[in-house]
Amino acid sequence: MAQPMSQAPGQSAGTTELHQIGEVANHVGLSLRTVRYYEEVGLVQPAQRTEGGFRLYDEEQVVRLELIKQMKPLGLTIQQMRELLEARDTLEAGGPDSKSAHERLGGYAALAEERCRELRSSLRSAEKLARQLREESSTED
Amino acid sequence: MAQPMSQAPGQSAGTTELHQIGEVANHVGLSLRTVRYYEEVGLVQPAQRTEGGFRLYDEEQVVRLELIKQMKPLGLTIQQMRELLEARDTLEAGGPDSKSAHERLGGYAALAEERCRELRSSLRSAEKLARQLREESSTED
DNA sequence: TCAACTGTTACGATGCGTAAATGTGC
DNA sequence: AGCACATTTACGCATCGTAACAGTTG
Repeated sequence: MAQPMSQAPGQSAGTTELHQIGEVANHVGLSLRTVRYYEEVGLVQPAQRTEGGFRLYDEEQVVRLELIKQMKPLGLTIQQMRELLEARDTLEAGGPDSKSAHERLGGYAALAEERCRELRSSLRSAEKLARQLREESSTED
Repeated sequence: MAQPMSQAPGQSAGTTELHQIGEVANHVGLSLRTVRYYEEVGLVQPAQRTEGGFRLYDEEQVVRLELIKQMKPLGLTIQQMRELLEARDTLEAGGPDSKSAHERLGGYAALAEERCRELRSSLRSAEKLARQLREESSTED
């Protein structure tokens, strides 16, 4: 999971390795449809395309997709994910907008923590229901 | 949460108390739209209606709605929720179909436990991301 | 009669699944 | 020439949100 993607044959080390969508989707654990959808809504653009139109991704995009996948349990909307990614990009770039990007990231951190609380609450509720069902399904009345 | 709904004035104890949709939705923590939707798809039918068409629910329906709300974090489809509720009803009725109802409930118990595991996994992932965001948002690079 | 509540109908958004028909890479 | 992989387009589904407009209750 933390290991780099297998290198395509015929690529020398040091160059940026490019991967097709299937390879990437499989690696990250998303469907092709989902990866394309994320592109459609502006979350992840492939690094390039082949002459014939095949999407080609490099490591940066893969990391981005992994991040997005991590965000999913938080229940963020695409809009929010896009903003979050943009804020990170801005920080990465280190330009004059770094400050506001910091603030926005902080906001999302708070949101994430809030969602975590909700998730914990949901989990407790689900566990309770699971116990209840198990009991009902094995009890004679 | 475990306490009964406030009793409408003018109702003597012992009779089945009836409540309008707003009261019920508010009590259970669902939107009016959602309660109506659940009716539309056959999950919960109001006990009766007023002359003018207002939905009236009794305690049984309220319990049903609470159960449904508990199921939500499990990510069950409406179909599955319906089946689960039917199985419970069948058990409650205590007819000759009790056995298969038991089995189906057992299946849903297993499903619920599986979902709990997934939820826990999601939670861990979310917590990891939250920590990461918090760190990035407060760190100077 | 008025405020607060409720009714139905219908269109919209989200996040993909899934299929169809076709093209690309090797 | 073949086989796995990819492309676009498009319709469908689930789960409600959100009007819009009208009727009901007390």
